[in-house]
Amino acid sequence: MQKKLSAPTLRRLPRYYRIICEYFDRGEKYIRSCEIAHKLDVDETQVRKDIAAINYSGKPKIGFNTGEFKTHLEKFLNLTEAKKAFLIGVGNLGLALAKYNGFSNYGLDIVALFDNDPQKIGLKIGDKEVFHVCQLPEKIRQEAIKIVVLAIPGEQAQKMTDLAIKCGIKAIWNFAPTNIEVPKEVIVSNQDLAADFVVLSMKLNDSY
Amino acid sequence: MQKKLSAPTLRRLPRYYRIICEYFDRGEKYIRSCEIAHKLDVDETQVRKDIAAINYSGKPKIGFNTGEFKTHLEKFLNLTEAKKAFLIGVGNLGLALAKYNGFSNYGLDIVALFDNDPQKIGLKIGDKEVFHVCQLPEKIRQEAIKIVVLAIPGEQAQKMTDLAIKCGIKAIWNFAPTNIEVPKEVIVSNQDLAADFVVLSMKLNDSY
DNA sequence: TAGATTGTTAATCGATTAACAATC
DNA sequence: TAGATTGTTAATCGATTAACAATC
Repeated sequence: MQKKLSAPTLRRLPRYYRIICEYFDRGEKYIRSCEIAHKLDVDETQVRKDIAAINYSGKPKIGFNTGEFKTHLEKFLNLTEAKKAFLIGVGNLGLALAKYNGFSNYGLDIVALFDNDPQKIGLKIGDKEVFHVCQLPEKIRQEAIKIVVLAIPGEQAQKMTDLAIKCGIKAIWNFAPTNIEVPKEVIVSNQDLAADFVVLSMKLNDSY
Repeated sequence: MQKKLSAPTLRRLPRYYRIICEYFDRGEKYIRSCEIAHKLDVDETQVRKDIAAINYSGKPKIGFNTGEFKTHLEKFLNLTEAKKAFLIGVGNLGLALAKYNGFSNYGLDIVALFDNDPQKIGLKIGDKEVFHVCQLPEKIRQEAIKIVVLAIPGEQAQKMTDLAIKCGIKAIWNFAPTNIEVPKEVIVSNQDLAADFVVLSMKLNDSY
């Protein structure tokens, strides 16, 4: 098995992937570490280190073959294996996430939607049906879902989290504007948009 | 002037703020560093270091006064000063961002929306009107806007970015699924959701 | 006072950067 | 070959953690 990557390296890899894809789609055969570095504003040695960490290698004087590198990253990041997930909360944010079809390139397949608004039950968003949240436990078990995307108001987030975990959910991508807590064996990513904005706004004002 | 914070510290501060607010709203007079640390899964010494970095202090044996601490963070992070921003792209994601009223607690005030769909021009989303993107330059200058939130398809992101910067925009919060490039004096935050998902999914599979 | 928690200095750890060797 | 770029080792830098003193 692969040696564990550092968190910063892991976070950079999907960003490299996006850039490699752009180059590949444009028909570029090779990309140099300094090009990636420049686009993401990191050090070029950093880029080569990260690439070395996933056991890929390039050609001195030429760079990295975009097609090969792309494939390598897809395997390493497991992007080609679609991970089925449920999305809870069919508001605007939930709709945006459900409709966006770019996630499939990154291994995410949202297969069903859940809401507690009777008006929304039964709707079809693309090929995804909206179910009542009370069906969540049953459906999670039926489809052996491991991942839930939470796009609900903050007040309901922890309650839904607890329910989902009780049904066997192993990872939660939380867009609710609140910090949810989970047992340590469950993975959670609190996508705190407001917090991200504050960082941006501080950088703007203080040139952090 | 305040000494510059490290990037990791700056990123943690808004998260502390969210927790302090929760405690404060619940009527808790004090919070201890170990409670914050536990909720965010960081070291409690880390928390105290971060608090020291913004020149706040608590009381040994008791903790940090939630009301005072909340106010201190609001001042430090400049949350009470509303930063006016324009949002470009009135799709589902744009709507979600425009309608969410929690941003005001974090200093973001989206004052107008822009789209290129004629059907959407003139609509009112809450108290925010939708204008045609061709009015963007004029409006940016009129209202002296410094921040733009981009919620448009990836293909249009760089073009809009360039336009916005030409009009004097200083910071861009980019939700488009592409990496945008800006001159070094402009602040950009590429909110790459797919990339964030990949990190979550890798953690799930490999227990990173 | 004793004990719990803060505040701070010192030690460690690991990420980043620099230097340079390898190579096409 | 010369030069550009990769790959890798060593040095630096800074963030995190540990230890412990201060204090209510």
